Order: sequence, then structure tokens, then C-alpha cells
Amino acid sequence: MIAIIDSTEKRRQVERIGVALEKLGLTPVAARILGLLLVAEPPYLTLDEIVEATQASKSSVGNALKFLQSEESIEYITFPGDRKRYFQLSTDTWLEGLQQRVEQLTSFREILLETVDMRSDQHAKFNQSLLDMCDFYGEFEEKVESFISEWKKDRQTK
Amino acid sequence: MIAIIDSTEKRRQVERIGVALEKLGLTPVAARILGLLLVAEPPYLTLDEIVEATQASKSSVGNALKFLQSEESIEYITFPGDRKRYFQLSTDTWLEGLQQRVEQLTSFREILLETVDMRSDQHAKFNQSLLDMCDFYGEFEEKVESFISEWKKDRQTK
DNA sequence: TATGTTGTTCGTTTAATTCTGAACTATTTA
DNA sequence: TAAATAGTTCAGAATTAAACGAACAACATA
Repeated sequence: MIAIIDSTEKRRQVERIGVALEKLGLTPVAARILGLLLVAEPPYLTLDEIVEATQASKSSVGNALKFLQSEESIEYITFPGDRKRYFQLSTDTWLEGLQQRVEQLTSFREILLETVDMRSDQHAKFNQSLLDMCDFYGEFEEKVESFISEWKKDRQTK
Repeated sequence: MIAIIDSTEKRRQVERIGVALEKLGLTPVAARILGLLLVAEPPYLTLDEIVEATQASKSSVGNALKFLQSEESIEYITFPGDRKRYFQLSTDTWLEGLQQRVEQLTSFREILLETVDMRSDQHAKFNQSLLDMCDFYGEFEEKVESFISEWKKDRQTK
């Protein structure tokens, strides 16, 4: 963490972001990489720069970069005459990630509906509560999806 | 898994729900308990019944129950003249859990805004993308919260 | 007061995840 | 062709998380 991130304040911010993202389910290294790419100027770094800045091993960073690319959280750009990959945050595709989460919700809702079907008509009140929950998430998913698509439309016309 | 859950089909459903909930971040035991409480009839079970049905240790189940209560995913009821606690899914408070997740989003958005403030005005396009993302989530949170409170209102008048 | 029942706590064990270092491939440069 | 650079793979080490079992506290009942 010498050259790329120059101030103590920035290093601390990388850690804060790292902790926040760990809580959302990322591994420590992956979380620090995203933090770094949010703070770094320019906001694109090579593998070796990330290795230096995070003090993690090349393989850890390499694997984390691969994972983050698969999640579409980051992508890389290149420059003519320079073989290195410059990794940066995906500023276009993060919406897709949210959409994937909504789809996860949908699939759980389907399992839940199946489960209610399996239940007898005893405990009707409980069954109804489960159905209510399904209704809520059904509408919720719709709302979220239409909000996302509207946002995308606005973005395109900009 | 002998007395409480009587059929192979139900046992399989508990596992399916368990796997789905593990993916959403629960531990295996906690996920199986929720699955069990979705499938079981009646939908309230004692600690010992859950121990028997899940084949996990009493302490694992006890700790998982404690955790699920803290998350407001489950609660317990009692019956007069019966000291045992009957654990069941919270059919009222699961919305609070969703709200807590939204709050997590808010706190990450705050960190993100701070981070943009720390950045220079070079790479303005990148900075703008981060701000756009903040805007999106800001509106998103509002939308979700108003949807939740409307839903609650409807529920009360029912 | 003894006995049984319900649920919790705590130290240990087990299992899963995360990270590492070394070796390796592929590509470029001298 | 040799040396350097960029990135990947993989077996094992280190770390973290999950589950266990035994002991314990609280309470009820006999």
C-alpha cells in the first residue's frame, strides 16, 4: 500500500469499505479489492498493483479478480501496446446483479408455494399467512423489476 | 425424523428449503429448522421435537433457535400448564427483517457517498457513475420502504 | 428435599473456507 | 533462443465457522 494509495485516509477508507462488503458476503480479499477500486485514482489497476496495495498473494488476488469478474462486479480494460489488464469497477452491469437477486427471491417463493400446497387444510390461518407472504414478495418483485427497467430507460435517453 | 415429519416427501421438502435458505446466508441447521417449521403440522414444535426431526444436537438447535429469534424469523408460544416453548415462524415480523436489509443498503450508500467526496475531480465520468449508483439505491430504498408501509397498512385494516 | 424437565453455556472437535507459495502456461521482449 | 512479464492452477497451510457433548442453571413436580 505504498504507491497506488498514497494517504492514510484512503487506506482507512479501503478497509471501511472492505468490512462493509464482507458483511454482505464477500471474502476479505475480494472486499478489499472493490474498496481499492472505489478509492484509487485512476480507478483502474493492474493485478500487480492490486497485489502491492492489498498485500495479499498474487494467487488470492488473481482468484478474487476472477470471481468478481464472474459476478460482473468488475471488468478489465486494456491500452494499445500494453499487455497488462487494468481492472475497474463495472459501472454498467451492477444492475444485473440486483436483478439476479430478485430472481433468487422468485425461486424461493416458488418453493414456498409448493410447500403450502403440501400442507393440509388444518392450521388454515398459518397457511394463509404463508400465502400472504408469497403475495407480498410477488408484488415486491414486480415493483423492483419495473423500477429497474424504468431506470434503464432513463439512462439510455441520457 | 420419525414422529413429527411423517412422509419422505416432507423430509425431502425440508431439505430443499434448507438448501435454498443456506444460499441466502443461513447456517445448515438454521436453514433446516425454518424448513421444518414450514412443513410441520402443527407448525409449532418444541426444542426436543426439532432435535429429533433434524438429527442435530440440542446445543446446535438451541443456538440456531436463539439466532432465528434474534432475527425475528421465529418466535415461541406457550400453552397453559405446559412449560415447553413451541417455536413457530413469525408470521407478523418477517417484514422487519426485510427492512433491516434495506437499512444495510443505506449504510453502504453512505460509505459510497463519502468515498466519492474523497475523490479528486479527475475521472469525472467514473465519479458520476458512482453518484448515479447512489441515486438509484436512494430511490430504490424509498420505494421499498413505502411499499412495505403501505402493505402494513393494508394488513391492519383487514 | 430429591427428581425430572427445559433450555443455556462453554470448551473442544470437526468441517469448510480462505489464502498462500511454488510451479506452470502463454506471451512478449531482448 | 534466453529472459522477462502476465496471469493461472493446485496442493497444502492457516484461519474461521459450525456443530457437538457435557456440565450447568432454572424451574416444576413428587
